[in-house]
Amino acid sequence: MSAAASASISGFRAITPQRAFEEIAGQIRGLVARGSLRPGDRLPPERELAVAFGVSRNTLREALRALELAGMIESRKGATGGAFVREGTPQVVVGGMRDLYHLGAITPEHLTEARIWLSELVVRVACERATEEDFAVLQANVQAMADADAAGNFDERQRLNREFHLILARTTRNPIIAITMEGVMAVLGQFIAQIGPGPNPFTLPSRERFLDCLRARDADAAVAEMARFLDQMQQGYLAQWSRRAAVAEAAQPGVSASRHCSSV
Amino acid sequence: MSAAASASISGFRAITPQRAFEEIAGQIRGLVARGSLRPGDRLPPERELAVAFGVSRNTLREALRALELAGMIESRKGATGGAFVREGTPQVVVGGMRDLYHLGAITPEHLTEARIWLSELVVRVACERATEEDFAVLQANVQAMADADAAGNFDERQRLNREFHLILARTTRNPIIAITMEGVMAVLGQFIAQIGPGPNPFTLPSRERFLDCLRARDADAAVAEMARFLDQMQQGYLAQWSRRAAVAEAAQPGVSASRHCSSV
DNA sequence: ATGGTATAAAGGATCAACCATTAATATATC
DNA sequence: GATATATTAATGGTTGATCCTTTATACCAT
Repeated sequence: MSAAASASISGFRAITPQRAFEEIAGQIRGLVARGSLRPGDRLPPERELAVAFGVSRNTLREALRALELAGMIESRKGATGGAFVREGTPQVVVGGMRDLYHLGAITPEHLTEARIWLSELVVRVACERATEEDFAVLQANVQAMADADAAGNFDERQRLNREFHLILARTTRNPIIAITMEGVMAVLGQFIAQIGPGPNPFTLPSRERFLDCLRARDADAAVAEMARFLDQMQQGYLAQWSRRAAVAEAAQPGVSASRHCSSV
Repeated sequence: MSAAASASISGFRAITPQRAFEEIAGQIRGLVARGSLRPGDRLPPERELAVAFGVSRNTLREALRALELAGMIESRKGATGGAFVREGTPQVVVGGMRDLYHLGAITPEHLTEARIWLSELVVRVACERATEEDFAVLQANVQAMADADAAGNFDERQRLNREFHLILARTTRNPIIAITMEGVMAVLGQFIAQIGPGPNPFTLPSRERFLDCLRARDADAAVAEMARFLDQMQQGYLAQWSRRAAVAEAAQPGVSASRHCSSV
């Protein structure tokens, strides 16, 4: 195989010429990494930046757009507008996970599995770190869920359900865990939007029991309660999912898009 | 307070008009979410799309750029070029976490903490799911690390060290966990790049002991070994970090960028 | 005080080109 | 006939000029 041989020459690797906007975005990113630019700082106007980098305004705008989409800057219109360095937000990570779900790289099975694993981690740490205020916020969430339930507002109930897990994840005081859970919950939201929400009579009693365990700082009991709840939940979800998948398959077997996307 | 009163009118909320490129990117994203567009599909050329959406080519390009940065499409030049829907990649999520570190939303303390928690999770699952092939890949990584160590190549040793944790995370067969670990390791890479790598004489023996536990499927022992290793590691890192921070502070106390970014 | 109006600064969008790269095809050369 | 080599067309990359829209501010009129 001469191809394999030539491919194995070490020290060489395929190059992908960098586009102008990438170079510019990289430079600005570097300033943030070095600390020369910090949240709240304002960049010069587009017209000035274009001259400074020696590119057209259109190209410069692509660079700013890239940074904006990366969540690093924010563009404001008007007289006192411009590009401002933002505080870090989890939006990019969360959006990235959502896209991975839609692209099929994350499946509902992956989702439920990871959710159970992460929840155990979160609950254990929460038992150590949750404060009285955290308890109050969690309790308020449960109350709001009860209200939504009574009103028959399933969408809101689902949202509050996911919110509960997010609040819990934030009690770890660790943004990596909180952001990961945020991503997982975002994907779960997409999933539920597909299969449709349903009633879950066992949620509220479980929440009350769980909060009691948490207040008692009884990690093992809290983990057990949460695991029991998630198990019930996921079984319902996945059953509904496979039912839906079966129906979809029966309706249009091997559904697919045409290769060259005539639909756009 | 009349200001507070007028702000509290419910039913109203601030609007943020959607820009053209957002609308377009949203539509294309929707096609992917619905399954009308799938990995490998090619979108029409920019000029056609611009006409189809009724916008200028520049605006359309901003939309494609947004999708490209989201990892959903890939642009190829030339006669058979165009925008192609990509397989899902973790790049966006990983890059997002890296940016959060640079923006200060994730600190080294968060990083080490989350790493320890996630590792316990990963090791437990790996003990159940790792295959003989996984063992072989892990063993090969340890061998490569030994070689790099012998050659005094600290950078390579660090890279292989992070790679080890990634391989381990992939044995969970769960992309959410694997991607999260990938993000954590990317941030760790940034962190180490700042404090500089150092020798770690205890790494290799620990790896061997750990792999033995893993092969024996002894989760508790494997977790204990990994925890011991990470503890040693992190103590070294954080000590070096605070030393570096102290030196930096002494060199230029209160270092900062000017508010209006004259440096760009 | 409240509400218009003019002005300037900034991002948002458009248009019409031109450049650079790539693959395919035609053409020349041996 | 086989192999280079030049041509061509398709496509993304980039440019520069131009106009629109939004926002803050200063000023004026009621």
